[in-house]
Parts: sequence; C-alpha cells; structure tokens
Amino acid sequence: MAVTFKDVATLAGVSTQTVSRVTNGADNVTDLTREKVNKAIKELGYIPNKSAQMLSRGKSKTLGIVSLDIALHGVALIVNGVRQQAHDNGYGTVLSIVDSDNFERIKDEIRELLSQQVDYIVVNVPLTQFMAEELVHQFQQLNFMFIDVPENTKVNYVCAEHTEGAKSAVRHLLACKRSQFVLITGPKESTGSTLRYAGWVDELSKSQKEVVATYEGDWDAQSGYLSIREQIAKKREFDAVLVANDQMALGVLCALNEFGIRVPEQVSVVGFDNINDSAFFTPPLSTIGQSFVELGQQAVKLLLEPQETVEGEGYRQLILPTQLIVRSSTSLKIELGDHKQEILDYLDKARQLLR
Amino acid sequence: MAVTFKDVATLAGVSTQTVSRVTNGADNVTDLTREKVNKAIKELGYIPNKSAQMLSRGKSKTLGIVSLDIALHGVALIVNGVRQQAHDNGYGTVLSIVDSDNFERIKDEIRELLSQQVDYIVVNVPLTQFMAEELVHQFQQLNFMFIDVPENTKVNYVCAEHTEGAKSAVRHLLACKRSQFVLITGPKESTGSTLRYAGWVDELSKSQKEVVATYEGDWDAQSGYLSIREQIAKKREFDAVLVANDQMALGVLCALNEFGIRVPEQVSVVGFDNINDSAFFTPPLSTIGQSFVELGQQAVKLLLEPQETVEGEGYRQLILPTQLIVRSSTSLKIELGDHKQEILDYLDKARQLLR
DNA sequence: TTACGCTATGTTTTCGATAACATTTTTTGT
DNA sequence: ACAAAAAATGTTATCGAAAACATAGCGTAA
Repeated sequence: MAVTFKDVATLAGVSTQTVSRVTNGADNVTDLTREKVNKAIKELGYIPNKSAQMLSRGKSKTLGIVSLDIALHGVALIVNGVRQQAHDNGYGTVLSIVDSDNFERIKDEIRELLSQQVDYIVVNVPLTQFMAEELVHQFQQLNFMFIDVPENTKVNYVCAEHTEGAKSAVRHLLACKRSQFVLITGPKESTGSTLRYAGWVDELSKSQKEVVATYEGDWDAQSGYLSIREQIAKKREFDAVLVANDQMALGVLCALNEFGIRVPEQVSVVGFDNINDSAFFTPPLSTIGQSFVELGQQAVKLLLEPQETVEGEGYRQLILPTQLIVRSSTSLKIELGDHKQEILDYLDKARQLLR
Repeated sequence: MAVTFKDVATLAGVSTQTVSRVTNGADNVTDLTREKVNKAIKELGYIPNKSAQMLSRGKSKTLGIVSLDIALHGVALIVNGVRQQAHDNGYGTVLSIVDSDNFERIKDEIRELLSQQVDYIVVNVPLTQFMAEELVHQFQQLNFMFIDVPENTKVNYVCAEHTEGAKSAVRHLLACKRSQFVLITGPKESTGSTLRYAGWVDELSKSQKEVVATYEGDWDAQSGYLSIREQIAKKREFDAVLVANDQMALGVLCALNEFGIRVPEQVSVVGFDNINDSAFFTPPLSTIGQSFVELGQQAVKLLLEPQETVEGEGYRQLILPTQLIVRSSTSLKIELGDHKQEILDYLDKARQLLR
C-alpha cells in the first residue's frame, strides 16, 4: 500500500541510500541522479515515514506541550506562542490536553509524550510547587519548562507577574477612592488565580480597606454574573469589584447593569488578562494586561537556549511584567449623597451628548 | 541514555518478546514472569518508543487535524470535539495549524501528517469545493473529513446549517418589523461566512427589504465596532444589524452604545454562534446557536463508522442544525416619532424599576 | 603511468518494537 | 505414566530510514 523509499530507489534505478541522500539534501549527489530520484518521488507520491526517520536518527526535533483546555482563550494564546517559537527553531510540537485536577493523568500524558520521543516538554497546567518538582524528579528530565508555577519552585519556569499586577489593580481602585471590595477569584487549583488573590489581599490589608465578600469563579462569564447576583441579593454595599479574569468581569458588568448599578460611577470593576474583547465591553473594561503569546514564546526560548548560558545548578526562570490598562469601568468615586437621582439623570444627559 | 526493552529483558532475565507481551497485555504470560518484568520496567523507568511501535505495527491509531488558529473560540471547540471523540475511539491526535490563505501550506501540512502515518485527517479550514476535491484527489485518500465545506462538494463533510440559520435570523428581525439592514460578514475566504451571507441576502431579497450596507469583518470585536462607526459616520439610517459571529456583534453593541443608540429599541442586533459570553453582553445577544463541539465529534464519528454503512461511492455527509436564540438585543420595533426623547426617558425609568 | 585522494554510489548494520515462527514447558486425558 | 494438546517462552525476520562503512570511478600530481 504505502510507497516506501525502496520503491523510489527501484524506479529511479539507484540504491535506497541515494534516495535518502536526496531527500536529506546531501550535496554529494550528481544533478542527474538527484533529478532521477526527485522524478521518481513525485511520480510515486512518496512521503517519508517519520517513525522510521525518528527511530533511525535517534532524535525527534519535537517539543511536547501539556496544556489546559485550549477553549480557554489565554491558554490557546500561550499554546500558539509555544508552537510558533518551537517551529521557528525547527521543532515540531505535540499537544496534549489535561484537566488540572488529576495529577496522575498529567503524569500519564507526560509518559505518552516521552514515548513519542519529544526532546522537551512545556507544562502549561497549574501545578503546586511540590507537583512541579515531583515531575522533574520522577522523569529525571532537565528538559521541562513550566508556565505559571509558584515563584520559588526549583524548576525551569516562565510566569506572569500575577501578584504585582493584582496589586496595581488594587492601587488603581484605591486611587479612585474605592473602599468596599468584592473579590472574584478563579478556581483555587489555579496558580495564577492564587497569586492574583494574594496580591489583592496583600495590598488591601496594607490600606486597611474592607473586603466585603470573596467568590470563587470558574473563569467563565456566568460565574462572575452569579457572584454579583448573590452579592446583591445579600444587600451588602460595595463600590469596587476585583475580578481574576476578563470573562468573569463581563458577567460582573452584565449583572451590575441588570440591577441598574452604574459602572464606574457606583461600582468600579477591574479585570485581568486584557483579552481582545474587553475593550468592547459595556463599559470598556479596565484590566491588567499580560501577554499570553509572549509567555509561550519565552518558555520555548529559555528552554532551547544553550546550556552554557545557564549557570551550574541554576534554573531557567523568567517573570514577565503585567500592565495596568485603564478604561471606562473605573473612575474616581462620586459621592452621590441626597442628590443621587438628580446626578444620575445628569449623567445620562451627559452620556447622550457625549456621542 | 534511553532505556529500551532490551535493558528490561536483561534485568528481568527474560527475552525481549516476553517484555513485549507484558507491555501489550497478552494473557499467555505467567503471573510470576509478568511481575518480574513489571518490576524491571518500573525500576528502569522504561517508556516504550512509539516510533518503533508504529513502525513495527504498521498502523498508528492516530488522527490528524488540520485546523485554523485555535485562538478563535469556535475553532478551539471543534478541535476539542474531534480530539475527544477520537480519544474515545482509541485514537491519538496530531494537530497542525494553518492560515486559510495559503493552499500550498495546507498541502504541506497534510504531507507532514501523512508522514506521521495518521490513519485519518480532519480538515477544519475554510476551503472551496475545488480545493477540497483537489486534496482528496491529490492524496488519493478516502480518509479525509472536511468541516464546513460547500454543500455539494464531493467529499466527506460535516457542516453547520449556516444558510438556514442565517435565514432564520432574518425572519426573526422581519418579525420584529425591521426594514433597514446592515450586514457584517466574516472574511470572504471563510465558507461559513459566505454561506451565512448567502442566507441573509436570499431571505432579505424575498421580502424586498433594504440592505443599507455590507461590511467585511475579521471575526474580531474590533471589526464589528469599526463597521458601525463607519456606518454612523455616513449618517445612513438602519434599524437592524446582522453579524456573522458573536464577537463582532460585541463590537457592534459597543459602538451603538457609544453613540447612544439604543439596542434593541432603535436597532436590533443578531449574532451567530452563541458563544458562552454572548448571554452576558449588554444587552444579552440574540444569536444563532450552533454546537461547535458536536461538529467536531460528528466529523470523527462519521469518519470512523465502518465502511458498510456508507453506500457505494457515497460520501459521508452530515449537516447539523442551528437554532435561533432570542435574547434582549432584538425586539419589536417601536416607532418613536415626535415623542422620541420622552419615550426614551420613560424607558430609562422603566429600566431602573426593572431591577 | 601509477598511486593517491576525492566524489558518487552501493552494502550492511542499526534503531526499538512486534509479528511470525520455533521451541520448551506444562497440563490434561486415558 | 505417556502422548497429545495447550501454554509459556525464546529466536529470527521485519518495518522504513539513516548512519557507518565499503567500493567503484575519476582526476591529478609525481
């Protein structure tokens, strides 16, 4: 069925080795021979067998990715960054998707990748320090690179500056004179979410501001929406919401809007990630920007960097900056007092004119 | 360096074939021997070499996916569906990402997949009828499955009911008494976009309604936003916007809101796809729902279905239904007339009370 | 002219695992 | 207890390509 290079060799009237030389672009082949072989290849529609190549060559020039669900936008962007950078360095990629809640499954997938002879593995799944170190130990691999793992973990990693970013969100809201905060985190397994939460709490406690409530979301808009509904049902006052990603913030905005609560006048909202869509929310969302693609790219860059650059027992580690992006979902708080309704009406008129 | 099954055989004191038997779960092995081998495997951390296995077995149990950028949410969901279904049938997957605008590149990627000995290939890239048929012809493969290819194409395919879905969007807007339509399509290379556009135009021409303007977007929110800005700049009246996907519709809503145009009272908007977020837009978006995940799943199901089910020279083809989802971005048109401002004010009051 | 060295090509072995076949050991029936 | 069947294990060949090695052909310098 399948055309092998033996068929090509026969048709071209040369040895198999010569075929191999042609396909690998060796220079010590006559132009005439090369042509004959190429003609035979075309005629037969010959496609080399990668398994055989890998087996024979011993190395695969392949990079494995263990990742969360790519339906999450940020995850997909990271994977894109990894793939692109790997490709630019002549590496193919194998992608394997896992849930974050099953450590054994993750190990299985890594085993699977190793059985495919990948040269490197990028792990883009929230792991604890213990888990990450355990993986490196168990598989005795220096060729692991982790994304978003706790900072003091003794492995190669690339992280976003979650904590610092979260703090800058708080500082921004404090500058807006906000004082009653609702926090909406991501799933507690997520390292990124944990770090962001830590940043919020740390900065808030410094300034002695009140945390009215904390909710745990699942990154989806709906969980943000439900959190705020619950908060409103409880009739607790709040004037600021910190959200661990932009999608949940969309849900937050939706709920606030539904209950006639004005953003940013009454409540200010800050998201995290700066996904493309967030500039078009109603109102456009203030958020903490991070570059997912660069995260993925840097992971691969560091991994492929020649060993000399890395000193002794040192690990390859990098923390990428985040950036506060101010849009219309935050503003200086306006004390409405007795004239609340009147003010809101004026604001409405103002809005009309603003067009 | 690498541990092979020879090392395992030596350590366990058996032949390599016995090791193979154990790893493949053959039943004709003594418990004692099995244990010895398993112990050796564990001790050495042996991981089988997939290349060697595939080479030896001749088949790979692998399915290749050629797909658009997974950063597009719908694409990622389709890929998920494919992977999940493949996995459930014991197939691994190899993912390769391409731009839709380079047909040669697509061929290269397919060649690459074939060189990895994939048993099947799912193509999730917008292709013309000619391109799809050409691929099947060039690679002489019955094992192709295409997603969202024009309906009369002579290949295996799974499609969403784009045209019919688009028509139902128009009918809904007509029922809302809308008469001046703005259309925002996806990129013209996209089959899905083309079919949707065809549906809109077809249904609109039947009812003799006016198409005020047509814009070509790139699926991103920004392109929807810019289209509407341009439309408003031209000061052309319109009371309905048909958008080829929900993300662009987000941009549309944003622009309308920015200019103080009320949705749905003044302008109604219908999207396409029903992504999770669209239920939380401001206002929640009426849209045409399709199940991306099922699209991917069905593609694989049909592909793996035993040949007998498929009659003679017939192709495996399936069209999945879409579904009109009515939310708040559409409503019966209200003729404002002279009392426009007054009415709008009442509406505002009503909204306040609605909470 | 001959010997040396280069280039172009052919032959053999190898990669790791398995299929096909061969052999040994165990079980079973009478 | 012994042959025949069945089960467990070992041996050899094979997959497709490439690396390592071998050889043939040719030009060139002495």
